[in-house]
Amino acid sequence: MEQRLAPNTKLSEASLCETFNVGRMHVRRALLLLSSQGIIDLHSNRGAYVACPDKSEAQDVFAARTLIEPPLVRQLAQEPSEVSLALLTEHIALEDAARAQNERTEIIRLSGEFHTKLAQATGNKCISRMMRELVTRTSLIVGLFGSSENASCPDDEHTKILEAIKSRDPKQAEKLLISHLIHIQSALDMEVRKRPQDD
Amino acid sequence: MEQRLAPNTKLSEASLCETFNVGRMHVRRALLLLSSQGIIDLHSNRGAYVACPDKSEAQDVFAARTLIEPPLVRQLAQEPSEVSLALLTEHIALEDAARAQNERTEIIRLSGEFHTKLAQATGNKCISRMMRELVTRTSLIVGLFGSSENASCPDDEHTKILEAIKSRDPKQAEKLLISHLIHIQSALDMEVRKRPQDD
DNA sequence: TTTGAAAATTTTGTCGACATTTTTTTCAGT
DNA sequence: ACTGAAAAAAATGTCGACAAAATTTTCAAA
Repeated sequence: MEQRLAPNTKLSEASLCETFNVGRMHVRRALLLLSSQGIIDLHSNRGAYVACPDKSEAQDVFAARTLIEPPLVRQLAQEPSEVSLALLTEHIALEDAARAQNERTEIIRLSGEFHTKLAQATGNKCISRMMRELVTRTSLIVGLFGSSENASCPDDEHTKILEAIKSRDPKQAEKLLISHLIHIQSALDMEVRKRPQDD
Repeated sequence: MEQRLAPNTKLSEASLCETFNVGRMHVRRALLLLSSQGIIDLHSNRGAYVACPDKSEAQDVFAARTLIEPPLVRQLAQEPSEVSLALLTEHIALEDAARAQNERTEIIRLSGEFHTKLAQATGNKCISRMMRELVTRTSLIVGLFGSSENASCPDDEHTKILEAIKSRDPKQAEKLLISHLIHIQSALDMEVRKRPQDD
Protein backbone atom coordinates (compact mmCIF):
# COMPACT_ATOMS: atom_id res chain seq x y z
CA MET A 1 0.00 0.00 0.00
CA GLU A 2 2.83 2.40 0.79
CA GLN A 3 4.82 1.22 -2.20
CA ARG A 4 7.73 0.21 -0.04
CA LEU A 5 7.86 -3.21 -1.66
CA ALA A 6 8.48 -3.08 -5.38
CA PRO A 7 6.45 -5.38 -7.60
CA ASN A 8 8.11 -8.74 -8.18
CA THR A 9 9.93 -8.54 -4.87
CA LYS A 10 10.29 -12.05 -3.56
CA LEU A 11 8.75 -12.68 -0.17
CA SER A 12 10.42 -15.78 1.16
CA GLU A 13 8.78 -17.56 4.04
CA ALA A 14 11.91 -17.72 6.13
CA SER A 15 12.60 -13.98 5.94
CA LEU A 16 9.00 -13.14 6.78
CA CYS A 17 9.16 -15.48 9.77
CA GLU A 18 12.20 -13.64 11.04
CA THR A 19 10.79 -10.19 10.32
CA PHE A 20 7.56 -10.75 12.16
CA ASN A 21 8.73 -13.37 14.64
CA VAL A 22 6.07 -15.90 13.81
CA GLY A 23 6.00 -19.47 12.64
CA ARG A 24 5.86 -20.54 9.06
CA MET A 25 2.20 -21.49 9.34
CA HIS A 26 1.15 -17.92 10.08
CA VAL A 27 3.24 -16.57 7.25
CA ARG A 28 1.71 -19.04 4.81
CA ARG A 29 -1.80 -18.15 5.95
CA ALA A 30 -1.12 -14.47 5.39
CA LEU A 31 0.41 -15.09 1.98
CA LEU A 32 -2.63 -17.11 0.92
CA LEU A 33 -4.99 -14.32 1.88
CA LEU A 34 -2.86 -11.67 0.22
CA SER A 35 -2.78 -13.71 -2.97
CA SER A 36 -6.56 -14.06 -2.89
CA GLN A 37 -6.68 -10.28 -2.92
CA GLY A 38 -4.36 -10.01 -5.89
CA ILE A 39 -1.68 -8.26 -3.88
CA ILE A 40 0.88 -10.99 -4.25
CA ASP A 41 1.26 -13.88 -6.66
CA LEU A 42 1.82 -17.38 -5.39
CA HIS A 43 3.80 -19.58 -7.79
CA SER A 44 3.68 -23.19 -6.83
CA ASN A 45 7.00 -24.46 -5.48
CA ARG A 46 8.54 -21.07 -6.20
CA GLY A 47 7.15 -18.87 -3.49
CA ALA A 48 5.42 -15.52 -3.14
CA TYR A 49 6.14 -12.38 -5.12
CA VAL A 50 4.65 -8.91 -4.87
CA ALA A 51 2.14 -8.77 -7.70
CA CYS A 52 3.28 -7.09 -10.87
CA PRO A 53 0.09 -6.24 -12.76
CA ASP A 54 0.36 -5.94 -16.52
CA LYS A 55 -1.38 -3.33 -18.59
CA SER A 56 -4.53 -5.39 -18.92
CA GLU A 57 -4.88 -6.03 -15.21
CA ALA A 58 -4.28 -2.37 -14.48
CA GLN A 59 -7.01 -1.40 -16.90
CA ASP A 60 -9.36 -3.87 -15.25
CA VAL A 61 -8.79 -2.29 -11.86
CA PHE A 62 -9.46 1.21 -13.16
CA ALA A 63 -12.47 0.06 -15.13
CA ALA A 64 -13.87 -1.55 -11.99
CA ARG A 65 -13.34 1.63 -10.01
CA THR A 66 -14.88 3.71 -12.78
CA LEU A 67 -17.88 1.43 -12.63
CA ILE A 68 -18.31 1.41 -8.88
CA GLU A 69 -17.12 4.69 -7.43
CA PRO A 70 -19.30 7.14 -9.36
CA PRO A 71 -22.62 5.61 -8.30
CA LEU A 72 -21.15 5.13 -4.84
CA VAL A 73 -20.31 8.80 -4.42
CA ARG A 74 -23.58 9.83 -5.99
CA GLN A 75 -25.45 7.75 -3.45
CA LEU A 76 -23.32 9.06 -0.62
CA ALA A 77 -23.95 12.68 -1.60
CA GLN A 78 -27.68 12.10 -1.45
CA GLU A 79 -27.83 11.67 2.28
CA PRO A 80 -24.45 11.56 3.99
CA SER A 81 -24.51 10.89 7.72
CA GLU A 82 -22.99 13.52 9.96
CA VAL A 83 -20.57 10.96 11.34
CA SER A 84 -19.29 10.09 7.89
CA LEU A 85 -18.81 13.73 6.98
CA ALA A 86 -16.86 14.27 10.18
CA LEU A 87 -14.63 11.26 9.51
CA LEU A 88 -13.94 12.36 5.96
CA THR A 89 -13.21 15.92 7.04
CA GLU A 90 -10.82 14.61 9.64
CA HIS A 91 -9.16 12.48 7.00
CA ILE A 92 -8.62 15.44 4.69
CA ALA A 93 -6.90 17.19 7.56
CA LEU A 94 -4.51 14.26 7.89
CA GLU A 95 -3.80 14.38 4.19
CA ASP A 96 -3.07 18.09 4.34
CA ALA A 97 -0.78 17.59 7.29
CA ALA A 98 1.15 14.85 5.53
CA ARG A 99 1.46 16.98 2.42
CA ALA A 100 2.64 19.96 4.45
CA GLN A 101 5.39 17.86 5.98
CA ASN A 102 6.14 16.19 2.67
CA GLU A 103 5.92 12.67 4.08
CA ARG A 104 5.86 10.71 0.89
CA THR A 105 4.78 7.27 2.06
CA GLU A 106 2.17 8.78 4.34
CA ILE A 107 0.73 10.84 1.49
CA ILE A 108 0.45 7.76 -0.68
CA ARG A 109 -1.22 5.75 2.04
CA LEU A 110 -3.72 8.46 2.92
CA SER A 111 -4.54 9.24 -0.69
CA GLY A 112 -5.70 5.69 -1.19
CA GLU A 113 -7.39 5.55 2.15
CA PHE A 114 -9.62 8.48 1.28
CA HIS A 115 -11.34 6.38 -1.34
CA THR A 116 -11.67 3.49 1.07
CA LYS A 117 -13.30 5.83 3.57
CA LEU A 118 -15.73 7.05 0.95
CA ALA A 119 -16.87 3.46 0.65
CA GLN A 120 -16.97 3.00 4.40
CA ALA A 121 -19.18 6.08 4.61
CA THR A 122 -21.93 4.15 2.85
CA GLY A 123 -21.98 1.84 5.85
CA ASN A 124 -21.98 -1.15 3.52
CA LYS A 125 -19.45 -3.82 4.48
CA CYS A 126 -19.45 -5.48 1.05
CA ILE A 127 -18.77 -2.27 -0.74
CA SER A 128 -16.10 -1.26 1.77
CA ARG A 129 -14.24 -4.50 1.28
CA MET A 130 -14.37 -4.32 -2.50
CA MET A 131 -13.11 -0.77 -2.52
CA ARG A 132 -10.33 -1.56 -0.08
CA GLU A 133 -9.07 -4.26 -2.39
CA LEU A 134 -9.35 -2.08 -5.48
CA VAL A 135 -7.54 0.78 -3.76
CA THR A 136 -4.72 -1.46 -2.62
CA ARG A 137 -4.22 -2.80 -6.12
CA THR A 138 -4.33 0.75 -7.44
CA SER A 139 -1.40 1.60 -5.17
CA LEU A 140 0.56 -1.22 -6.74
CA ILE A 141 -0.31 0.01 -10.20
CA VAL A 142 0.57 3.62 -9.47
CA GLY A 143 3.89 2.44 -8.10
CA LEU A 144 4.56 0.46 -11.25
CA PHE A 145 3.43 2.78 -14.00
CA GLY A 146 3.43 6.13 -12.29
CA SER A 147 5.91 8.80 -13.26
CA SER A 148 8.11 9.35 -10.25
CA GLU A 149 7.38 13.08 -10.47
CA ASN A 150 3.85 13.72 -9.27
CA ALA A 151 2.30 12.31 -6.14
CA SER A 152 -0.45 9.77 -6.70
CA CYS A 153 -3.41 12.07 -6.03
CA PRO A 154 -3.58 15.67 -7.23
CA ASP A 155 -3.61 18.14 -4.39
CA ASP A 156 -7.07 19.30 -3.56
CA GLU A 157 -9.35 17.04 -5.59
CA HIS A 158 -10.32 15.07 -2.53
CA THR A 159 -11.24 18.30 -0.80
CA LYS A 160 -13.49 19.35 -3.64
CA ILE A 161 -15.21 15.98 -3.78
CA LEU A 162 -15.92 16.15 -0.09
CA GLU A 163 -17.29 19.67 -0.47
CA ALA A 164 -19.69 18.48 -3.15
CA ILE A 165 -20.86 15.71 -0.83
CA LYS A 166 -21.30 18.17 2.01
CA SER A 167 -23.46 20.40 -0.16
CA ARG A 168 -25.60 17.37 -1.07
CA ASP A 169 -24.75 17.69 -4.74
CA PRO A 170 -24.67 14.15 -6.18
CA LYS A 171 -24.15 15.21 -9.78
CA GLN A 172 -21.22 17.43 -8.92
CA ALA A 173 -19.66 14.86 -6.60
CA GLU A 174 -19.93 12.21 -9.30
CA LYS A 175 -18.46 14.51 -11.91
CA LEU A 176 -15.52 15.47 -9.72
CA LEU A 177 -14.85 11.86 -8.84
CA ILE A 178 -14.89 10.74 -12.44
CA SER A 179 -12.39 13.39 -13.45
CA HIS A 180 -10.33 12.54 -10.39
CA LEU A 181 -10.10 8.92 -11.51
CA ILE A 182 -9.16 10.06 -14.99
CA HIS A 183 -6.43 12.28 -13.57
CA ILE A 184 -4.94 9.40 -11.66
CA GLN A 185 -4.97 7.27 -14.79
CA SER A 186 -3.46 9.90 -17.03
CA ALA A 187 -0.52 10.24 -14.68
CA LEU A 188 0.37 6.68 -15.60
CA ASP A 189 2.27 5.40 -18.56
CA MET A 190 1.07 1.87 -19.03
CA GLU A 191 3.52 1.18 -21.80
CA VAL A 192 6.82 1.80 -20.04
CA ARG A 193 6.91 -0.25 -16.88
CA LYS A 194 9.25 0.95 -14.21
CA ARG A 195 12.01 -1.43 -13.33
CA PRO A 196 11.32 -2.94 -9.92
CA GLN A 197 13.93 -1.61 -7.53
CA ASP A 198 15.42 -3.78 -4.86
CA ASP A 199 14.35 -3.18 -1.30
CA MET B 1 -24.24 -22.13 -4.17
CA GLU B 2 -26.78 -24.91 -4.69
CA GLN B 3 -28.17 -24.46 -1.20
CA ARG B 4 -27.44 -28.03 -0.27
CA LEU B 5 -25.70 -26.94 2.92
CA ALA B 6 -27.96 -25.00 5.24
CA PRO B 7 -26.55 -21.94 6.95
CA ASN B 8 -24.91 -22.67 10.29
CA THR B 9 -24.07 -26.20 9.21
CA LYS B 10 -20.86 -27.16 10.92
CA LEU B 11 -18.02 -28.15 8.61
CA SER B 12 -15.61 -30.15 10.71
CA GLU B 13 -12.13 -30.65 9.38
CA ALA B 14 -12.18 -34.39 9.93
CA SER B 15 -15.39 -34.97 8.00
CA LEU B 16 -14.19 -32.79 5.11
CA CYS B 17 -10.92 -34.73 5.03
CA GLU B 18 -12.86 -37.97 4.67
CA THR B 19 -15.32 -36.58 2.13
CA PHE B 20 -12.66 -35.26 -0.20
CA ASN B 21 -9.84 -37.64 0.69
CA VAL B 22 -7.32 -34.95 1.42
CA GLY B 23 -5.15 -33.99 4.35
CA ARG B 24 -6.15 -31.52 7.00
CA MET B 25 -3.85 -28.86 5.57
CA HIS B 26 -5.76 -28.70 2.30
CA VAL B 27 -9.08 -28.53 4.09
CA ARG B 28 -7.87 -25.70 6.28
CA ARG B 29 -6.59 -23.78 3.26
CA ALA B 30 -9.95 -24.11 1.54
CA LEU B 31 -11.83 -23.05 4.66
CA LEU B 32 -9.66 -19.97 5.01
CA LEU B 33 -10.37 -18.91 1.45
CA LEU B 34 -14.09 -19.57 1.78
CA SER B 35 -14.19 -17.49 4.93
CA SER B 36 -12.40 -14.65 3.17
CA GLN B 37 -15.26 -14.71 0.68
CA GLY B 38 -17.90 -14.57 3.39
CA ILE B 39 -19.25 -17.99 2.51
CA ILE B 40 -18.36 -19.59 5.80
CA ASP B 41 -17.53 -18.19 9.21
CA LEU B 42 -14.42 -19.27 11.04
CA HIS B 43 -14.76 -19.12 14.81
CA SER B 44 -11.44 -19.49 16.53
CA ASN B 45 -11.07 -22.82 18.30
CA ARG B 46 -14.64 -23.69 17.34
CA GLY B 47 -14.39 -24.52 13.68
CA ALA B 48 -16.08 -23.57 10.42
CA TYR B 49 -19.79 -22.96 9.89
CA VAL B 50 -21.73 -22.15 6.74
CA ALA B 51 -22.33 -18.42 6.97
CA CYS B 52 -25.68 -17.33 8.27
CA PRO B 53 -26.06 -13.72 7.15
CA ASP B 54 -28.33 -11.53 9.21
CA LYS B 55 -30.72 -8.96 7.81
CA SER B 56 -28.08 -6.25 7.71
CA GLU B 57 -25.55 -8.36 5.84
CA ALA B 58 -28.21 -9.45 3.38
CA GLN B 59 -29.14 -5.86 2.72
CA ASP B 60 -25.47 -5.01 2.17
CA VAL B 61 -25.16 -7.70 -0.47
CA PHE B 62 -28.24 -6.51 -2.33
CA ALA B 63 -27.21 -2.88 -2.01
CA ALA B 64 -23.82 -3.77 -3.49
CA ARG B 65 -25.45 -5.60 -6.38
CA THR B 66 -27.85 -2.72 -6.95
CA LEU B 67 -24.88 -0.42 -7.09
CA ILE B 68 -22.75 -2.51 -9.44
CA GLU B 69 -24.97 -4.50 -11.75
CA PRO B 70 -26.99 -1.70 -13.37
CA PRO B 71 -23.97 0.21 -14.69
CA LEU B 72 -22.39 -3.12 -15.57
CA VAL B 73 -25.31 -4.18 -17.75
CA ARG B 74 -25.64 -0.72 -19.21
CA GLN B 75 -22.01 -0.86 -20.26
CA LEU B 76 -22.38 -4.36 -21.61
CA ALA B 77 -25.40 -3.40 -23.72
CA GLN B 78 -23.43 -0.61 -25.36
CA GLU B 79 -21.11 -2.89 -27.24
CA PRO B 80 -21.48 -6.56 -26.41
CA SER B 81 -19.03 -8.90 -28.10
CA GLU B 82 -20.47 -11.62 -30.29
CA VAL B 83 -18.75 -14.25 -28.19
CA SER B 84 -20.37 -12.95 -25.02
CA LEU B 85 -23.79 -12.91 -26.59
CA ALA B 86 -23.32 -16.47 -27.74
CA LEU B 87 -22.25 -17.63 -24.29
CA LEU B 88 -25.17 -15.91 -22.61
CA THR B 89 -27.62 -17.33 -25.15
CA GLU B 90 -26.21 -20.76 -24.54
CA HIS B 91 -26.60 -20.24 -20.83
CA ILE B 92 -30.25 -19.27 -21.13
CA ALA B 93 -30.78 -22.53 -23.01
CA LEU B 94 -29.31 -24.44 -20.09
CA GLU B 95 -31.59 -22.59 -17.70
CA ASP B 96 -34.63 -23.43 -19.80
CA ALA B 97 -33.63 -27.06 -19.97
CA ALA B 98 -33.18 -27.26 -16.21
CA ARG B 99 -36.54 -25.59 -15.67
CA ALA B 100 -38.22 -27.94 -18.11
CA GLN B 101 -36.91 -30.93 -16.21
CA ASN B 102 -37.63 -29.28 -12.88
CA GLU B 103 -34.13 -29.86 -11.54
CA ARG B 104 -34.25 -27.68 -8.50
CA THR B 105 -30.58 -27.45 -7.51
CA GLU B 106 -29.55 -26.99 -11.11
CA ILE B 107 -32.03 -24.15 -11.57
CA ILE B 108 -30.70 -22.41 -8.48
CA ARG B 109 -27.11 -22.79 -9.60
CA LEU B 110 -27.75 -21.59 -13.13
CA SER B 111 -29.89 -18.66 -12.02
CA GLY B 112 -26.99 -17.28 -10.04
CA GLU B 113 -24.49 -18.15 -12.71
CA PHE B 114 -26.31 -16.00 -15.25
CA HIS B 115 -25.38 -12.91 -13.31
CA THR B 116 -21.81 -14.09 -12.99
CA LYS B 117 -21.67 -14.56 -16.73
CA LEU B 118 -23.01 -11.07 -17.30
CA ALA B 119 -19.97 -9.83 -15.39
CA GLN B 120 -17.65 -12.16 -17.28
CA ALA B 121 -19.02 -10.75 -20.52
CA THR B 122 -17.39 -7.42 -19.69
CA GLY B 123 -14.06 -9.22 -19.94
CA ASN B 124 -12.97 -7.59 -16.70
CA LYS B 125 -11.42 -10.02 -14.21
CA CYS B 126 -11.92 -7.72 -11.20
CA ILE B 127 -15.56 -7.24 -11.91
CA SER B 128 -16.08 -10.94 -12.60
CA ARG B 129 -14.59 -11.89 -9.29
CA MET B 130 -16.60 -9.37 -7.34
CA MET B 131 -19.83 -10.48 -8.96
CA ARG B 132 -19.05 -14.13 -8.40
CA GLU B 133 -18.67 -13.49 -4.69
CA LEU B 134 -21.81 -11.39 -4.50
CA VAL B 135 -23.82 -14.00 -6.38
CA THR B 136 -22.63 -16.78 -4.13
CA ARG B 137 -23.60 -14.85 -1.04
CA THR B 138 -26.95 -14.08 -2.63
CA SER B 139 -27.59 -17.82 -2.94
CA LEU B 140 -27.00 -18.18 0.76
CA ILE B 141 -29.38 -15.34 1.49
CA VAL B 142 -32.09 -16.64 -0.79
CA GLY B 143 -31.78 -20.02 0.90
CA LEU B 144 -32.14 -18.40 4.30
CA PHE B 145 -34.89 -15.87 3.78
CA GLY B 146 -36.59 -17.14 0.64
CA SER B 147 -40.07 -18.50 0.78
CA SER B 148 -39.83 -22.15 -0.13
CA GLU B 149 -42.49 -21.63 -2.81
CA ASN B 150 -40.98 -19.73 -5.71
CA ALA B 151 -37.71 -20.51 -7.36
CA SER B 152 -34.99 -17.93 -6.84
CA CYS B 153 -35.22 -16.18 -10.23
CA PRO B 154 -38.54 -15.48 -11.98
CA ASP B 155 -38.91 -17.39 -15.18
CA ASP B 156 -38.05 -15.30 -18.18
CA GLU B 157 -36.50 -12.17 -16.75
CA HIS B 158 -33.03 -13.32 -17.71
CA THR B 159 -34.25 -13.88 -21.24
CA LYS B 160 -35.63 -10.38 -21.47
CA ILE B 161 -32.47 -8.82 -20.10
CA LEU B 162 -30.41 -10.66 -22.67
CA GLU B 163 -32.76 -9.53 -25.42
CA ALA B 164 -32.30 -5.92 -24.37
CA ILE B 165 -28.54 -6.39 -24.50
CA LYS B 166 -28.79 -8.01 -27.93
CA SER B 167 -30.74 -5.04 -29.25
CA ARG B 168 -28.08 -2.70 -27.89
CA ASP B 169 -30.54 -0.99 -25.57
CA PRO B 170 -28.59 0.02 -22.44
CA LYS B 171 -31.48 1.92 -20.83
CA GLN B 172 -33.88 -0.98 -21.23
CA ALA B 173 -31.33 -3.55 -20.09
CA GLU B 174 -30.58 -1.50 -17.00
CA LYS B 175 -34.27 -1.03 -16.24
CA LEU B 176 -35.01 -4.73 -16.58
CA LEU B 177 -32.07 -5.65 -14.42
CA ILE B 178 -33.05 -3.24 -11.67
CA SER B 179 -36.56 -4.62 -11.51
CA HIS B 180 -35.13 -8.13 -11.63
CA LEU B 181 -33.04 -7.42 -8.55
CA ILE B 182 -36.07 -5.96 -6.84
CA HIS B 183 -38.09 -9.04 -7.66
CA ILE B 184 -35.49 -11.28 -6.11
CA GLN B 185 -35.45 -9.15 -2.98
CA SER B 186 -39.21 -8.97 -2.64
CA ALA B 187 -39.41 -12.76 -2.67
CA LEU B 188 -37.50 -12.67 0.61
CA ASP B 189 -38.77 -12.14 4.07
CA MET B 190 -35.85 -10.77 5.98
CA GLU B 191 -37.71 -10.81 9.27
CA VAL B 192 -38.56 -14.48 9.56
CA ARG B 193 -35.44 -16.49 9.14
CA LYS B 194 -35.89 -20.08 8.10
CA ARG B 195 -34.70 -22.64 10.57
CA PRO B 196 -31.50 -24.23 9.27
CA GLN B 197 -32.33 -27.82 8.43
CA ASP B 198 -29.87 -30.57 9.10
CA ASP B 199 -28.07 -32.09 6.15
C1' DT C 1 37.14 -17.36 -19.82
C1' DT C 2 32.91 -19.83 -20.90
C1' DT C 3 29.75 -23.73 -20.74
C1' DG C 4 27.16 -27.31 -18.72
C1' DA C 5 26.39 -31.07 -15.83
C1' DA C 6 26.57 -32.68 -11.12
C1' DA C 7 26.46 -31.72 -6.31
C1' DA C 8 25.14 -28.89 -2.52
C1' DT C 9 22.17 -25.72 -0.63
C1' DT C 10 18.05 -23.42 -0.01
C1' DT C 11 13.14 -23.14 -0.23
C1' DT C 12 8.60 -24.80 -0.48
C1' DG C 13 4.99 -28.49 0.31
C1' DT C 14 3.08 -32.10 3.28
C1' DC C 15 2.38 -34.91 7.01
C1' DG C 16 2.10 -36.57 11.71
C1' DA C 17 2.55 -35.62 16.61
C1' DC C 18 1.38 -33.00 20.36
C1' DA C 19 -0.75 -28.99 23.14
C1' DT C 20 -4.77 -26.47 23.85
C1' DT C 21 -9.43 -25.62 23.72
C1' DT C 22 -14.13 -26.99 23.29
C1' DT C 23 -17.74 -30.27 23.61
C1' DT C 24 -19.74 -34.36 25.34
C1' DT C 25 -20.33 -37.78 28.73
C1' DT C 26 -20.32 -39.51 33.30
C1' DC C 27 -21.81 -39.56 37.84
C1' DA C 28 -22.32 -38.05 42.58
C1' DG C 29 -25.33 -35.05 45.38
C1' DT C 30 -29.58 -32.72 46.12
C1' DA D 1 -35.43 -36.75 37.79
C1' DC D 2 -32.44 -32.57 37.80
C1' DT D 3 -28.20 -29.95 38.51
C1' DG D 4 -23.43 -29.23 38.17
C1' DA D 5 -18.78 -30.42 38.64
C1' DA D 6 -15.31 -33.64 37.07
C1' DA D 7 -13.60 -36.68 33.63
C1' DA D 8 -13.39 -38.24 28.99
C1' DA D 9 -13.59 -37.50 24.25
C1' DA D 10 -13.27 -34.85 20.24
C1' DA D 11 -11.90 -30.97 17.66
C1' DT D 12 -8.85 -27.20 16.59
C1' DG D 13 -4.23 -24.78 16.66
C1' DT D 14 0.79 -25.14 16.37
C1' DC D 15 5.11 -26.91 15.68
C1' DG D 16 8.95 -29.67 13.95
C1' DA D 17 10.54 -33.19 10.78
C1' DC D 18 10.93 -34.80 6.45
C1' DA D 19 10.03 -35.05 1.22
C1' DA D 20 10.11 -32.74 -3.06
C1' DA D 21 11.25 -29.07 -5.88
C1' DA D 22 13.92 -25.12 -7.23
C1' DT D 23 18.02 -22.44 -6.93
C1' DT D 24 22.76 -21.76 -6.33
C1' DT D 25 27.38 -23.30 -6.25
C1' DT D 26 31.11 -26.14 -7.69
C1' DC D 27 34.12 -27.88 -10.93
C1' DA D 28 35.75 -30.25 -14.92
C1' DA D 29 36.03 -29.92 -19.98
C1' DA D 30 36.18 -27.25 -24.09
